[in-house]
Amino acid sequence: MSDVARLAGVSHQTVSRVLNDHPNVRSDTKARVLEAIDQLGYRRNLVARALVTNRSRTLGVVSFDTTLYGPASTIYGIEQAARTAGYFISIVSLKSLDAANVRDAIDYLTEQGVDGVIVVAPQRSAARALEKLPQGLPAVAVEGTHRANVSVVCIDQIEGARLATQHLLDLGHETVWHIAGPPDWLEAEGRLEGWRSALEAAGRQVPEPLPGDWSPRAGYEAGKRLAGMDEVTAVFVANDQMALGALRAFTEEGVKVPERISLVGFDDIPESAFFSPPLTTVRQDFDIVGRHCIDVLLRQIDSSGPGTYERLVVRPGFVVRSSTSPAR
Amino acid sequence: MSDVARLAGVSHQTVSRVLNDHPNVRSDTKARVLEAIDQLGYRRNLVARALVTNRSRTLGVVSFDTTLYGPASTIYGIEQAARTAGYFISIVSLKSLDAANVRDAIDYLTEQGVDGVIVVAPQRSAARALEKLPQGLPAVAVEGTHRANVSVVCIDQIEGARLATQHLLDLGHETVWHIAGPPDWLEAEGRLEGWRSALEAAGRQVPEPLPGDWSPRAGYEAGKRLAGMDEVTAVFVANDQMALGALRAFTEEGVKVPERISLVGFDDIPESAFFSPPLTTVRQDFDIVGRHCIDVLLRQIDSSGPGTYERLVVRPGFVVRSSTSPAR
DNA sequence: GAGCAGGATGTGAACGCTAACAGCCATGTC
DNA sequence: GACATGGCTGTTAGCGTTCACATCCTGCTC
Repeated sequence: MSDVARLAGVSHQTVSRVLNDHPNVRSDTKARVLEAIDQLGYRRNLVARALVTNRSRTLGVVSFDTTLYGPASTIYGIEQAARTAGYFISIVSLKSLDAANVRDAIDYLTEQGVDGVIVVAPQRSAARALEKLPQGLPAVAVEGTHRANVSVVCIDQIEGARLATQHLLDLGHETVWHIAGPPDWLEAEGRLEGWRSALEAAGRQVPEPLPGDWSPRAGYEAGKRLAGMDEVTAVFVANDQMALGALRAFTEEGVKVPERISLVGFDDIPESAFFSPPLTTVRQDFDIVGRHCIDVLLRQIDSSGPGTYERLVVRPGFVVRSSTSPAR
Repeated sequence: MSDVARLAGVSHQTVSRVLNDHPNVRSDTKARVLEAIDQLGYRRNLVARALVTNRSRTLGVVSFDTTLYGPASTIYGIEQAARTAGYFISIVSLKSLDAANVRDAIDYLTEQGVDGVIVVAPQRSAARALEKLPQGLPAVAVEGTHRANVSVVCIDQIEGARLATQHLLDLGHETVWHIAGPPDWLEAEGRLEGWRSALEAAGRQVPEPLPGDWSPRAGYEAGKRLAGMDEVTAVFVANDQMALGALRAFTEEGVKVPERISLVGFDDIPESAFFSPPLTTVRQDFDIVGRHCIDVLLRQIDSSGPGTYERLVVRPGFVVRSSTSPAR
């Protein structure tokens, strides 16, 4: 920086002002500085800047298995929005989301000097870790806890599940079975709750939900069981991957979808439209979630007080394809 | 830090030594310092450290659409390996990989002070951007260019395609058709080349490959065309998502897989085992790729000279499921 | 023409850490 | 007992910025 200053015949401070678009710099001085910067190929050192401003312009993201479609899409949305706002994203991807892990990850990021943290951690255990955040650290949870000591951006899981269940009831099905997500997951719980409440609101019997863990295999196994049960005519599966597994099981058992069993998924992964048959499913707009996260977080950072905790709920969409049909 | 020093009755430098595991610190002094750190809840400031050491312990990752299974998995592997080595990962996810974009992303990361860069950019255009890297910036390309001015870690696409094609030939198919990936992609080219060379080595006719873009839709459209061609008995699809689309098209047209057409994919995404029928495919181990990237990059960073450029090729695996059968 | 506002620029310090060097003390050697 | 050795600790400077303040200059008002 001092090299640039010397070449342009100004002080280092003026160079700094040019770099930061300070208004009070004469335009010819500015031009001279920019010329010098260009000539020397100077790049400012953001680390030094971060040291003095105490702002790194880096946001930390803690997420569970970023290989999954949901987290991957959310992070993609977050990254796009962050970069647009001039922020970097530093990611920690966890294999297991127990509270200790999440806390370690946040510590790790804090030490690095992130300005805020986004936790994509839709599990109870992770949500618990969020209850004791380092004082004053701006944070946003995606699909997080219900407690109001941290801002939350989420997609309305209950509403999505209700949409799916109601769609099946509207088609004339007597009741709807459910292949659930893993118990510790908030999304799984929300979907379970939405399904149950839609059924109860319609005065229908609520069958025992089948356990699952998001994987196609779990869906397959649940599908095998359901295929043997004559009374089953409609199934709401907690995610598309399990729906694929169930579809596979039904095919193997000669159970026709949607003729004998109607099936609805959740997520609308890119593959869903090409399942056999194409899957009716609940769509989540992860881009919007990512954008909201950044909005909320930056607002928190700029207000720099603890502020109030926001709760942003994104409504899910519903995509009707060919895996559902009217009851016999 | 000086607070800690005062409380422990030592100098700030001794605190620094404890923090950095310097050998020459008496164990009771060390204990006293650790005690003070704990008591004050002190966290060291890595930004300040980065300023003086000129090492941020952050690695930049530039990638194309991190929503796709391949990139997402690679980045996951990279992140795990990096964290184990005590490095942070800063991600830039690009919507389009033209050279200017990639260069901008690298600039952006350089300014932030990353110690090295990993470019997950398997397109010709991106590879071109890698030819003019900032001097002295350690870098690794995943599936990158063939030119030897940057280290490369890749999975042997040619070999994978050969495996797939040969498997079909071994089953007695006269020749194998191919639904290709987008032309600009190095992986697509590798798979095309492997397929072609296997066919030529066996002295078979090489049909015109069908164009694709990795999406299920493209596979679906190609599948529709192939379904109408009686002479087609075996198809090698450049990735599993397109294979799913093709499968869908075949189902719609009443073409039985594997009875009438045998199908092989590439990637082994988690869904593949539950397609109808379960897909025979080429498996890529992205974890290993991620680990290799970090190894190569850290070696470059530590040697701090330009060093020699390494080229690490990971062999793909092959998973036989139910989408292939002997020719009629 | 004195006085003053405010734009443009420069000066010095500070951010929190590590590197380099200096100094102290106990131990061992001759 | 003098001296070297080496482990442990302290002192000082500096990394590349921005901040706060000081200074200079220009142009305006009365």
